[in-house]
Amino acid sequence: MPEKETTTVHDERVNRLLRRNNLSITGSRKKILHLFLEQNGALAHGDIEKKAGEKFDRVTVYRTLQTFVDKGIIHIIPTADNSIRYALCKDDCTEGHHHDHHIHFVCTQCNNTYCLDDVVTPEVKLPNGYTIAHVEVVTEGICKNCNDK
Amino acid sequence: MPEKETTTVHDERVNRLLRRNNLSITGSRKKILHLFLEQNGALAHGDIEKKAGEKFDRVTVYRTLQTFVDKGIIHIIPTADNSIRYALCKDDCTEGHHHDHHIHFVCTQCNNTYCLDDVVTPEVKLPNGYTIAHVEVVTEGICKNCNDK
DNA sequence: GTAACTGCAAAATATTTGCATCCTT
DNA sequence: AAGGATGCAAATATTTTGCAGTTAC
Repeated sequence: MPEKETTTVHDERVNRLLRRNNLSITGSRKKILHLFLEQNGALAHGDIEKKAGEKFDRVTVYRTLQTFVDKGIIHIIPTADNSIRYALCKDDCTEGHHHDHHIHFVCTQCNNTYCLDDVVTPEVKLPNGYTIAHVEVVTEGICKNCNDK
Repeated sequence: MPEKETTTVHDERVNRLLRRNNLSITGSRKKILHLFLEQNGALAHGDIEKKAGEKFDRVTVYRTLQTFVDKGIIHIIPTADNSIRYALCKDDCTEGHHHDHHIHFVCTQCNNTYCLDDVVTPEVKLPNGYTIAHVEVVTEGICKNCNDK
C-alpha cells in the first residue's frame, strides 16, 4: 500500500514543519502543506483553492500562504504573468539549513513550475557600482514529464 | 538647451517605434512611451498612472501596455511581488533586431528596476529530460545611483 | 470616410480587513 | 483558559468588457 505510506510520510513531515516554525497544527495548514507535497511543484493561490475543493475559505488560503512565506516554509517564484506561485523547497526539510540557491523551471506545456534543487544559480557579474544581494533564475521550456510522453 | 533636445530625440524615437509597429500615433501612446524613455527603467501599471497625472483613463493604460507587449515594444519583467513591471528594451531601437537576452536588476533601496543590457544571460545547464527555451534572470541589490549617494 | 483608439460605466476578479466564533495547546 | 486560527461579511483594489463618441490616417 504505497499510497498509504506516502501519506504517512507526508503527515510526519507536515507536522514537523509546522512544529519547527512554532505554528499550531490546524486543518487548513496541514491540508495546504499536503497539497504542496503532493504537487511536487509550485502552486498559485488559485490552484490551492481548486485542489482543496470547498474545504476552506479563500481568506484562510491567503492568510495561510502569507504565514508560510513569513516563516520561510514556502517561497515565491517570480513569474511574468500575474500569478504569484509558491513552492515548498525540497531542502526545506533539512532543518533550518535554508538555502534557496536553486533555479526554477516553468513548463510551457503542462504549465507546472518546478524547483530544480540540483541546479545551482549561476554566477552573474554586474557592472561597476551595483551591489548584488540575490539572483533569481527562472527557466522556461518543456519539462521531463512532458518530454517523456 | 539640452532638455529640449532630449525631448526632440525622444519624440523621434517614439514616432519611429509606433510607425514601425503599425500603430497609429496617438496622445496616450506617445505619452506612455515618453514615460518609459524618461524613466530609463521599468514601470508598473500604477507608476504610469501616477506619472501621467489625470491625463488618461486607467483602461487606456491597460490597453496600451497590452498593445505594446503584443508588438514587442515593451517586455514584462518577472517579479516576486504582485506587480507586473514593464520595460522598454534599450536595444529595441535597433530596428527589428529583437534580442532580450539581458538580465534585470531590482534595487531594494530606490525600488527601481533596470534592464542591464550589457550583462548577458548566463548559461544554465538543466538536468536530462528538460528542454530549455528561455532563461530569465532577475538580480536584486543596490543600484549604481543609490550606491553613489 | 473608415478603422482604430479612447473614455466612461459597469461587471468580474482579486485581495484585505474587522470581528465573532472555534480550535489548539 | 488564552491566544491564535478560521469563517463570514464587507470594504478595497485590480482587471476586463461593452459601447458610444472621437481621432488618426
